[in-house]
Amino acid sequence: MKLSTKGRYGLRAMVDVAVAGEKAPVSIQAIAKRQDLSEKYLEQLLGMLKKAGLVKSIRGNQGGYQIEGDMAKISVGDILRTLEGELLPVECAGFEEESSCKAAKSCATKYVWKKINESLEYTVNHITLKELVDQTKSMQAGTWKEE
Amino acid sequence: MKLSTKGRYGLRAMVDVAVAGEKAPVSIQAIAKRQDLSEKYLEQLLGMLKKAGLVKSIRGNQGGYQIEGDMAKISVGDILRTLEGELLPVECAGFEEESSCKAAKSCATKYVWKKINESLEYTVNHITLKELVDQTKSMQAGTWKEE
DNA sequence: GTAATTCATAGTAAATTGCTGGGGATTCGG
DNA sequence: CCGAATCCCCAGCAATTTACTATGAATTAC
Repeated sequence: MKLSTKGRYGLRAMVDVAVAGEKAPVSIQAIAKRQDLSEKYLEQLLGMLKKAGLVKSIRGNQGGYQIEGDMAKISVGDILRTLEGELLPVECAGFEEESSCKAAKSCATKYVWKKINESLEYTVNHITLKELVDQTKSMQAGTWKEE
Repeated sequence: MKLSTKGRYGLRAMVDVAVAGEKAPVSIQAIAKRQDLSEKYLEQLLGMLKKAGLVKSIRGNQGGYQIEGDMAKISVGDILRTLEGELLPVECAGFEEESSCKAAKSCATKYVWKKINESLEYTVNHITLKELVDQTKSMQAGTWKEE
């Protein structure tokens, strides 16, 4: 069970844009360089993030991306769901009505999947982009400690 | 990000063996029938679970599988890790020393991956096979309520 | 007008998933 | 001892997903 590069790179890109883009928009090239990622791939990820309304773009020369809206209201969950699709590792215990599972009647494993889904959702929904930005700044300033 | 069928089917198989196998060993055929899964695929899963010491097998006619050891000491985490490999959705924040990540110095996303990994580990390590067996029995008896 | 950018779509090699199949080894019941 | 029921091991394989790469057009600052 792994998070794909979309989620991993995409979150790094978002933090990069958030930290570096407070004044001027951040170009894909700049992100790619700093984060050591492929420009073309980043293009796709930022396209998805834009469609989801998490970043806005400025086209043309000197263009680039900036965070759309309030960083304190964007959660890691918002970002990862945009890039990875629903995060639920097991669907049969999702929020929708259960589908085709014959054994649902006496299926204790469903309880497990539900717990897993819940704890994951809780975790990602309670970390905001702003927190990550603040951490990054502190770390760059050399004053941040783990935990 | 999804849990594969190995984990999903495998956990169901374990619960099945635990519930049905207290007296006599449970054959793959029987599990396959009750759980509506492929016999050949189950063979593989049980092979893995056996190698990990979570079930024992009895060969020959009337043979089958039984839980090895104390059900209250087998966690869902033990089972899923056996079938899925390490559960960490993101490796760069695992328990090993970090490997090749250039940006580690100022990588706030690592904090996120760590939180995700921790919450997942906590969840699966704190549900035991015994709990699932008890739940299944109650559900079959019609007396189990959610939460 | 030209260089720097985003935007959209398509292609693709490699890995992973979710099985299926063949053939052997072991044990029980008669 | 025979035969049926079972576990055991390993190989193959089609479909899907992943992680990019490629091409080229549209837009804008200077």
